[in-house]
Amino acid sequence: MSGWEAIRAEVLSRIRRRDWPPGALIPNEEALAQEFGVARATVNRALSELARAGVLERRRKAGTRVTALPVRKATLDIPVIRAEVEARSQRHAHRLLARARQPLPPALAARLGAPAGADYLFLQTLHLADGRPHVLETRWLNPAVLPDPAPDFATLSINEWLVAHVGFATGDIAFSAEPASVEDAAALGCAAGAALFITERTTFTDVAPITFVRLAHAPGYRLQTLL
Amino acid sequence: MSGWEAIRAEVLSRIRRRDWPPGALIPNEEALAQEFGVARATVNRALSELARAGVLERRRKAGTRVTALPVRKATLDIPVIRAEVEARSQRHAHRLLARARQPLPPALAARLGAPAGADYLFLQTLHLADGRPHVLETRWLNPAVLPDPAPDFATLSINEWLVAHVGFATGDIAFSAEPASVEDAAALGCAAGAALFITERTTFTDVAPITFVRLAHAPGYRLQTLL
DNA sequence: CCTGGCTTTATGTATAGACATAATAGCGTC
DNA sequence: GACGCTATTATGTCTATACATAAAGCCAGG
Repeated sequence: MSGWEAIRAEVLSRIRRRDWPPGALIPNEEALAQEFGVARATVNRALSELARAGVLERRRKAGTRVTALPVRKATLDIPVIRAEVEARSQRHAHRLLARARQPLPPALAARLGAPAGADYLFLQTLHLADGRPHVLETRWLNPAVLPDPAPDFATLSINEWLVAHVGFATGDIAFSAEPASVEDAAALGCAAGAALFITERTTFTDVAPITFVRLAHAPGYRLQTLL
Repeated sequence: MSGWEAIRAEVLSRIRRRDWPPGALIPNEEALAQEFGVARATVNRALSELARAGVLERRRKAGTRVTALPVRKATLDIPVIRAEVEARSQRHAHRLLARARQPLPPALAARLGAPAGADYLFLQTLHLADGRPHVLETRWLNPAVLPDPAPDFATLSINEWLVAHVGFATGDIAFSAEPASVEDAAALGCAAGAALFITERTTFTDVAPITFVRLAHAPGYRLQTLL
């Protein structure tokens, strides 16, 4: 038995078998390396993976222990909407519903770390899957990141433009449930007050805020992942 | 400049600077190792991390390229409810609303890979934060994993018992928005039809299905994470 | 032109050895 | 006993080297 995946599996199974119960200290890397007949680096790789998954907690000098109250970590894939729709072999299209220069609402300015009342580009886009409303995207975009003249978002999806031109940035994302506003309902073709799955995302680079997006998903949307 | 984090940062900044635009093939590990004056393993570590984050795509022989349509990967922490409540320094309590042996509904049997109509333990628990309804937990539990006699879940939270005694298992998790049923509304103290954030989780070990849980979160709940 | 097999190549993983770093545990002092 | 310093120790990372593996591309034979 060798290879870091085999070792990870063996350690996991010992934990499941309660050879090493929650909270217990497990043998150090050197000991395990010797037991399994591999190099310490191989054991390190296996244990590091398990720590990343939240199964183990590791601290220098203190050693490695089985997590007592595990915070399960799930990895979500957040695809570009078009890719998501096309992955289900549906046709994707989008319609630009609104586009305006507008002062950023104070609540959003705070979240983005932008000056209050800054002049932002407001965009509202309806994404369609096979012609049916799929997601209503409401976005405030920092005009400073746009080239002059600004791209025509009627043809090119904003998000894809950002992905291609602004590149990778940090931010945060939040999920919640909200009743559909009258505006949401009209765009998505559902009843006002219907339960909608909402994704809110803020993104910024180290130098400037970029964008805030609220995605209102049509009823029935599920976000799913393996544990 | 050395250390895999420094190299990861440098590569990322070249991507952001569009030295290496989306879709481009980047130099191979050997070349980068030489350029940065480090061992290939160090470059490998840096590039592997970026691949895991979805920034790069790597294939043997084909090389490493910048992801064209990046699927952002967000890692969610899924805490035990009690820990989540106490982390906000609120008091956690729970009340067992229902407990019964009941045949597993066919839809759930299929999802858990259990025989149709199997006899499962049905449990409904209301979690309170500072005395106010927080989450309504509806669970079907495979009685085979329970010891005899079964623990008294009125005092001990089911989930914590499972975490401590069944240990790590695989499964999947899904998030959605649903209107509150009459039952949900009564337990959570909200209006029927209100938009609720729903978490559904199935867990099983390699040998047996364990449990299906539906968590109906009180209105206002947000699930948040850094990107 | 297609197909099967071989070669080449970039990444993936393993190894032994070394040094870095964080943090505990123990010791000595007050 | 309380405090602060130091020695010890487990993990974290790096290096150099080697072999494994997937897969793209080439070439030959049909």
